[in-house]
Amino acid sequence: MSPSTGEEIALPEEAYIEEIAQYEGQEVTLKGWLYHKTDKGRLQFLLVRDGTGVIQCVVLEKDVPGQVFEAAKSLTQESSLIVTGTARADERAPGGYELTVKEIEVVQLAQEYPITPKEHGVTFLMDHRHLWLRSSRQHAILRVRAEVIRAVRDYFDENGFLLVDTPILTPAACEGTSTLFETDYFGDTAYLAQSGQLYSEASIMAFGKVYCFGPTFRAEKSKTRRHLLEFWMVEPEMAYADLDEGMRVAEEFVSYIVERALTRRKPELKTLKRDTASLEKVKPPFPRISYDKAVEILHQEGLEFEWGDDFGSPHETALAKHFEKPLFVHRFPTLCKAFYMEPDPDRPELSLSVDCLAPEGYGEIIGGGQRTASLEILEKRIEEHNLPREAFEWYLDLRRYGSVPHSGFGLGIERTVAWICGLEHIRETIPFPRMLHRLYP
RNA sequence: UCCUCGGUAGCUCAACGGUAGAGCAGCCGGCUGUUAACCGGCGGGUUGCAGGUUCGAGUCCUGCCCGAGGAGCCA
Repeated sequence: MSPSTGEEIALPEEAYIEEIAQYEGQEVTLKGWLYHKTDKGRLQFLLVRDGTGVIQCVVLEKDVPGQVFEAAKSLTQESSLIVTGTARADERAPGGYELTVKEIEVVQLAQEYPITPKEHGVTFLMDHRHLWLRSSRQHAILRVRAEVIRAVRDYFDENGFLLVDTPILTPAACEGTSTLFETDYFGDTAYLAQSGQLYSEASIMAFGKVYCFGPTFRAEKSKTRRHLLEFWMVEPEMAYADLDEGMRVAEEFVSYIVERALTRRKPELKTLKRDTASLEKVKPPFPRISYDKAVEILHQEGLEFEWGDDFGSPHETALAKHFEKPLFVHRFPTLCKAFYMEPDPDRPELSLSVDCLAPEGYGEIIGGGQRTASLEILEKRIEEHNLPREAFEWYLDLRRYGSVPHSGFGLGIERTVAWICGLEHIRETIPFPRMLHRLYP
């Protein structure tokens, strides 16, 4: 405010709720929505949210003009409003601060809001996902998600990886096994990418260390708490890196993400009632066991499991519960992993592959390994898997022109967020989940 | 695709084979400290669909539709 004109009326400053403490004793204007209201006759408690937080606003009939009090009384849940008043510290207020209201501008009086302050079923909430996002729990989760994504980018950007994005529309399966979403490509068939890895292998031969980060699509009829049809995956890839180096990077990377969530999203984790003690333990090194050893553990547990099979969800949970930190299981049988895995030189029936299993039953968050550098092996595998060789000629080129040992892995963002937040189901970790029977909204 | 459970008011749920109810939300009234359920009142229903058994079906039987969890597959 310019001091030269003395006669100007000091307009209240616009503020955000998250920084309300800075404005104690001052008059401020907040722009937001009515989260909840308690009508106490001559006294109205308005819980107002603005995207950064929630604050209690108090309207006293005797202190405001009649139309302001009437406006307060008329407000419905989720009505948009601009409210002006004095910020005060008050022990009785949730959050420690409240606003003594002087003025209210009703921007829009909301119609009867479907999500009422009570329990609702999952189907109903998912049908109203576009509104459900306004709730404090969803706020906390999506803020953790944003922090996890930021940590992912920061880690790779600060450790010599170049972001090289990969296409979403692709001509063929990257890995023959999974089901792909098909789309018409002017008469040809294109598929929505289920991994950027093969393209990242091309990128590392140009740039050394790269990562790609984007949505991934799997047309699997999975109906579990760990599956989405559209999810986000980050995939680092490193030239001249072997399996051990891949695991070293993975454990450092996962630890970095968890640490960031713990330091920067503590209030959100508290909102989610996440017990952070187990997360505090997530520091390198992570335990490493071979597939053979894992099978041994499963048999000791009395679980039925045949050597050569891939682990199912109950097996992952049984293995992870032996460890406090995320667990690496390495050297899976060649047959249960993708065609591009490097064979173990000591035991050709095994591949230099690795999965990372999150603790507390959250299952596989990372899959990866060392990719084969040999043209001959790759040609043989493509044939064995009945993949169309023409589609992979460019990929084979990478083994013709300066092939090197290389490794990489993919980390699923939503599973990681579900684990860090301690959620029952992955569907809340993405703003608009795509699941079996769920394409709306 | 398989297994389990479910579908009753806008929402969350009750109701022995015998007149379909409650809470929340909405509307009306009351209250100066409420913390997702203050107090009183009011309106609100083709019990997922189609058949069947029965004097009588939300309830029992058959088929179908839809959904949720889990399995398989995977991050």
